[in-house]
Amino acid sequence: MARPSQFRESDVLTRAMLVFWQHGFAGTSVRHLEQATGLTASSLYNRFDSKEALFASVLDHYIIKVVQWRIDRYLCADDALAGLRRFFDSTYDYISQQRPPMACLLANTALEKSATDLAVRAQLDRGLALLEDAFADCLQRAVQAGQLRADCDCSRWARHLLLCLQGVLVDSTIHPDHARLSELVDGVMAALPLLQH
Amino acid sequence: MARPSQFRESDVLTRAMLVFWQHGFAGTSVRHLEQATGLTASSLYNRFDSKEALFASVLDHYIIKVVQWRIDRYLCADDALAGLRRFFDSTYDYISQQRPPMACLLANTALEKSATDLAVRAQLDRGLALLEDAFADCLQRAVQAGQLRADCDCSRWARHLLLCLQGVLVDSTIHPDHARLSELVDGVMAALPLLQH
DNA sequence: TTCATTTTGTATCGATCGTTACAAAATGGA
DNA sequence: TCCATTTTGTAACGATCGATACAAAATGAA
Repeated sequence: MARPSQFRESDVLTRAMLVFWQHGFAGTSVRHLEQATGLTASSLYNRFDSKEALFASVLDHYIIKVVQWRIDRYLCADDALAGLRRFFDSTYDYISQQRPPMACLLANTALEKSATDLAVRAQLDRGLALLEDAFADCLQRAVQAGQLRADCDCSRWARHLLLCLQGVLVDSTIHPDHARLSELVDGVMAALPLLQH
Repeated sequence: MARPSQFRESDVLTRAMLVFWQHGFAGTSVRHLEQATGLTASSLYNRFDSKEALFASVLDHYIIKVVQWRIDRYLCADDALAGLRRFFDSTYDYISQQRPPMACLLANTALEKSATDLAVRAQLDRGLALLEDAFADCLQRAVQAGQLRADCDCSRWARHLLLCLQGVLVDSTIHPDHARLSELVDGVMAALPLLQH
């Protein structure tokens, strides 16, 4: 057998993820990744083939560790609409608790790289499809719970919510202001086909 | 007197704008700017002080030549709601007619640089405030024309529209699909407090 | 203990990064 | 025509880019 690695791949991906998340792909250097992960360039290139390949692994890691985690945490709550509301509200905590604030690796990557890199675009599409499906399921449960009108087109509203989420991420970067975000989310929630009691 | 410039600053800013728009700030090199503008690095650094300063000038140029132009073109139409609809629809033409597609320099810059660069964030805020005010004016005219309910809070809906626009820009980069965008814009317009006839 | 195999640390590769020094070229005023 | 001033082209600066060559270190199998 051979010499074993002195790191866990998941830890390295998490640390690299934070760097790419904050500085973007072009703004992140291999030196910076060495410092953040504690590995040498040799080890990084031995495990991952290139900066591009590492970034692809980081995108997958983000989808699992951040996107899916937030879906499970908020969009599967018993009270579907309350969970949805908390999901949107929590984006502000997520953004503002970082120094400097970081919106979303998927949205950042979409605007930096997806236009020219089809493989990256496919990864982003997969991550956003997870969110869109989770929104649709959440809305469907809200319909069944009598929170939304029975004729609510959950698939279309799910795409609308995904649109609003991406908008929130951009807006929160320019206006890192909780009151503004909260008012915006009020508007997003109020636009849903609510069932009045 | 001195030797005159052999270029018009506005032309240089337009050409540099397209490069930054497509590749981002970190992804754009001075060599690339030389090629796109036809100027040497000497002339670029003689007129602008640095890559950062050139980028700041480019942002101002974008706000005037793209943002304000699109406001004048669409959001000042006689039929306010129809103009608003065409404004959103036109984002797809704007994105898809470029090879590769380019969303919006303001949104791109927001996610790439605004978190760490306060001067840039202030510029973006100014550009987006132009849009927000134009949305509010447009909605106000729609109210006066009897297209929207009289109790419509135009300022809040203007912020909501800005949110949706930023979402459209991110989404269109990942899904450059006219039908999808059109359906999303349907949802955005339908959410407005329309006055039924 | 020897060996095949993989990881690690060091040191550096050629290319490109943003930026600048310097002199020739181009102007209107004296 | 000569001068002061600014722009331009050439050439290159030190720093950093992504990536790699190479040998020492570390493992389990034989």
